[in-house]
Amino acid sequence: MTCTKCSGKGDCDSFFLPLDDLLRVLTGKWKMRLILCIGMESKRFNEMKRCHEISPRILSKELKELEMYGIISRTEVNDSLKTVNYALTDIGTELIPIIVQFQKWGRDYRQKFLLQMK
Amino acid sequence: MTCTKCSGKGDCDSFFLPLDDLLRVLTGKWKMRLILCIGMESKRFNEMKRCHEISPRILSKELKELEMYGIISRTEVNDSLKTVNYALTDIGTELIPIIVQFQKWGRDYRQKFLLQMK
DNA sequence: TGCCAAAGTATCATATTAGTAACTGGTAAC
DNA sequence: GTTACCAGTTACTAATATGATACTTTGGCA
Repeated sequence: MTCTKCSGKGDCDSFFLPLDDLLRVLTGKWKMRLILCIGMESKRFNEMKRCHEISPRILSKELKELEMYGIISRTEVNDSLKTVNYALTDIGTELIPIIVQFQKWGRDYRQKFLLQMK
Repeated sequence: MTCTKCSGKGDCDSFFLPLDDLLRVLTGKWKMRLILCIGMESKRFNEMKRCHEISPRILSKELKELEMYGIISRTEVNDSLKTVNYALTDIGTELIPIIVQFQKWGRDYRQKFLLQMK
């Protein structure tokens, strides 16, 4: 791991592009929550809307983005109501252990840093 | 790991607060780059400004935020020029293995998903 | 005296994100 | 035939993020 613009190796982009990819699929208020929610078991649109207090506009936008990034899949169910199912893809599922590590750091952080400030 | 608003356990906040903490200290265009840059060895303001193509206003803002979050420390060096040194704190250093895991996922993602789209 | 570098600040402009509220078109149950 | 549920869309607003550019203050040096 190198700050290559400092060390002059010239491979800065190939180093940061994968990092930016991950950040893109996890940042924002909702993506991590939705990934975890869907990760438990596949979900329908209104199921997620009720779960979290998210507006349909935002939910629709977030789901489209995650689908575009290849993190979730969208399947229309063939029932009388035109329900739609969202599930994690393989690469999307591989985000779960990363989010678990987030949790670990975050809990450590809250103990070490936030609590000592009070 | 539970989407508690779905399962009804009622500890949703205590689950998501640590996740939000981590996201807060890593999101945006610059924070991860600066953490890695400083992680290599402590850096001065203008050193970082030259390294990356970042405007002084943004650099100043990002550094202040990271300091406020307890991720980096700021020390004024006692030389004739009023130089300032930025270094990672302990909890800040613990972000490095997480960023390494980002890298790993990101490289995997680029192979599995991005390349097959071409 | 004039120029340079250090670490920022001030001002203004644009882009992105998140949100509310109202609405669409189809099905189905009462 | 009205009410409710399905998966969204449209229009508008507010807040936040990012950016370029010029300027400031302190001190060293020729």
